[in-house]
Amino acid sequence: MPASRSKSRTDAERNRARVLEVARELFAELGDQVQMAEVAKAADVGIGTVYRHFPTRQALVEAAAQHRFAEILDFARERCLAAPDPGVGLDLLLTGIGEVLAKDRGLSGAIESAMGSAEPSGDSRTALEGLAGTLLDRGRAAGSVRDDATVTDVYMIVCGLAAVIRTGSGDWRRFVRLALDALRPGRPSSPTG
Amino acid sequence: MPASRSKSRTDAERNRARVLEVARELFAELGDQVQMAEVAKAADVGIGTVYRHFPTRQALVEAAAQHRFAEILDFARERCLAAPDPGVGLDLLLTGIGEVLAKDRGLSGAIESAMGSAEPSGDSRTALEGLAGTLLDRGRAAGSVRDDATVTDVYMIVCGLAAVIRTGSGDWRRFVRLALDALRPGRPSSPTG
Amino acid sequence: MPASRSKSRTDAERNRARVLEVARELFAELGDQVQMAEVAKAADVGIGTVYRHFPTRQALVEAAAQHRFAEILDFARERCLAAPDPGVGLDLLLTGIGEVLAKDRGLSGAIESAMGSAEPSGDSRTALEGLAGTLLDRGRAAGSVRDDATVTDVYMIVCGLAAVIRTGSGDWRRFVRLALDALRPGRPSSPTG
Amino acid sequence: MPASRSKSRTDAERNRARVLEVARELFAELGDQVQMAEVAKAADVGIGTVYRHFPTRQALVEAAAQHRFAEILDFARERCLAAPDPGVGLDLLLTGIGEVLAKDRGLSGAIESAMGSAEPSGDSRTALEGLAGTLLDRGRAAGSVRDDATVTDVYMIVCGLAAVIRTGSGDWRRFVRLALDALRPGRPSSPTG
DNA sequence: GATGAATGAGCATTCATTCAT
DNA sequence: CATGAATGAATGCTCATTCAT
Repeated sequence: MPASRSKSRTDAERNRARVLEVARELFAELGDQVQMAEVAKAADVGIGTVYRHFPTRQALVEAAAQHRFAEILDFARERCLAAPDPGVGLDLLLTGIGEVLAKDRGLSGAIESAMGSAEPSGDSRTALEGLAGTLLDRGRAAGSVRDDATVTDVYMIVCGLAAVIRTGSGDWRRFVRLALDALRPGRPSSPTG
Repeated sequence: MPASRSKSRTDAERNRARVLEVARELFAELGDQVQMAEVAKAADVGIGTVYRHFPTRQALVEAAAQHRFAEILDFARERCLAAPDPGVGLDLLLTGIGEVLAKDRGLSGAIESAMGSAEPSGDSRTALEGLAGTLLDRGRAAGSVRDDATVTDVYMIVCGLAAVIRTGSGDWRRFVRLALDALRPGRPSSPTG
Repeated sequence: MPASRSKSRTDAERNRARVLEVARELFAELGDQVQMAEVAKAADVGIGTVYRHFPTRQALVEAAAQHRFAEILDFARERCLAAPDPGVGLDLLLTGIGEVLAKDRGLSGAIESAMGSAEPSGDSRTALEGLAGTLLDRGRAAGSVRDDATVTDVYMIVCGLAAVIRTGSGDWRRFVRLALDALRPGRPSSPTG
Repeated sequence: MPASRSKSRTDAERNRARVLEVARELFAELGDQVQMAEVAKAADVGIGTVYRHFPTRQALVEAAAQHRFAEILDFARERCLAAPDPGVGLDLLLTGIGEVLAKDRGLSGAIESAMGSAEPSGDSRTALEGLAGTLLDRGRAAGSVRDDATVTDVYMIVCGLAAVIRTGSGDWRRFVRLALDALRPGRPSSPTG
């Protein structure tokens, strides 16, 4: 019965997608301390199903964050790459990220860790890499970005931004502006560098 | 006989101090999810004693972080204020903080939250305030710090720094250098500012 | 396959029932300070299972008491309503209750509180209400119960009876007899009434 | 130094009295779940002092209840024995007890247990015994109390009354009236007696 | 594949009681 | 005698994960 087989596969996919979607919503609303059972219930599946698709709580959190971050980047890509002035690309990127993080209580934590140790496949760092690289290159060419800027700088800045937003330690838009200034060409980085 | 009285009090103080010290070590080593029982055991006191001095797990975590952060600042104060060149003060401060955070896995999280919502008394933000303010003033006077820099900027930077270190998203010394560049006078903050 | 579904449900029901049964036994034997872990162990289930069915210790205590009290009333109902002489109905009821309470150390406390503030649904007071009302009516008709007797009088008497039995302050059968005399028609209640 | 000796003794007495007084107040206000440390603090003594005078929590609870109950009885004695009509003596006694219990959240429990197992010396049952005996005798002589009434009947009634008040299972004044009716001479106690 | 009942280690916190000073 | 810091067993409850159906 290939039909039933493929039907099941489709159902399974649907379940996975629904779980992921629900998880993203709950994490956004309640932060990442949401319980697995809550996710299952909200997705209207059994808790076992959640575990079938995401072997671990951590896996679900990461998958949700990854998915969300990919969304962010897709959106940012459109705006940034379409920007006439390459100088504003990074601004748009960081501001875009900030806006999403500011609305999503659970996301910041996940993004911060995602900026950390790179995992084998499909991770958020990698997703960011291409876009950030392009923007840095363009900025450099346009003279609006310092020569020694790297994507890792952007990782760190995004990580810091997420923390600033999560803890509310200040106005994150100011933080973004400071970060852009830091990446601008000017006098060389401090002499100790 | 105040002696006998003060002897007990002294012992209690000693216990409190030992608990705090042990807690700091454990938090540094294992992160801040260490259990109260572990702390008690490591401090060689009953768990009740821990609770006598710190009514809540959270209270202990905060006290430990506060204590540690105070240490950092004391040390930083010496070096920073003694620095002949006011331009290096902030560098010394941030680098000093970074070095401690880099050694203390559990501290970063605590510092990050401390940079968030200010609490009434004795909090880490306040501790940082005086020193950061002084350094910013001096730097401004010496022309090495931009005019619009505020202590809140420093809070955000420290918060970001802690996150960068905690997650290992890049070379934190580079992050510090970028931050210093951001605080340097130069072209005005981005036009949107 | 509703069978497999209902099999699980049946098992769960069985577990719930076993927990309740074990709880009743332990409460009867040891009083209602029995720990949740003891109940779980005696029921041979994990402690989580106990909590799945009874979200709170208090919930378990109440459920156990309710269940027991319902048993009492079922039994009493048979005997009381079947009694040829309506005059002995209340006697059978109170004596029946007393006999069970006398055997069950943990039950008295629960019954006493159940006689207090009425809760929305399924509570012991309500369970008692119908039977007591019927018996009072019959007794009144037969001239063996005073006109102004109410079910609340019975609540209070049951509550007092439970306390007498729990504390062993005297021969509870005597207390029942006194209570019956109090409910008998005779000279009017004290003039202040 | 006999002076210092006797001075200490006096102080100790004072402490004991203060602890007892404070305990009665706290039990009345908060119920008998008050902690030993609270009592010590409110009495402005060390917790060790509380334990010196009352070796056990239970001992303190009982002592407090005893003391309170003695007060009640002293007061009741005045009124009851002074009553011109012996028929109202018991009424005054039970109503007096009820009024105090109704005001004192922590007392009921203690009184109930006091009505239980008689302890060697100075207990509440004994305190009640003389007065209740006298009132029963007078009532019997006056024909307002049934011949077979005993002080144990009164113990049970007081115990029941305390439970009724504690749980709020009904109007305790009604309970008192029912109790008095039960003790009145009339048709013989139920035939099973 | 899906379900959800069961699991049970883990955890923060309480409080009567002891005992060195 | 008074003190109060120390004790630590006890307790109610949580939740990620497993597995029989």
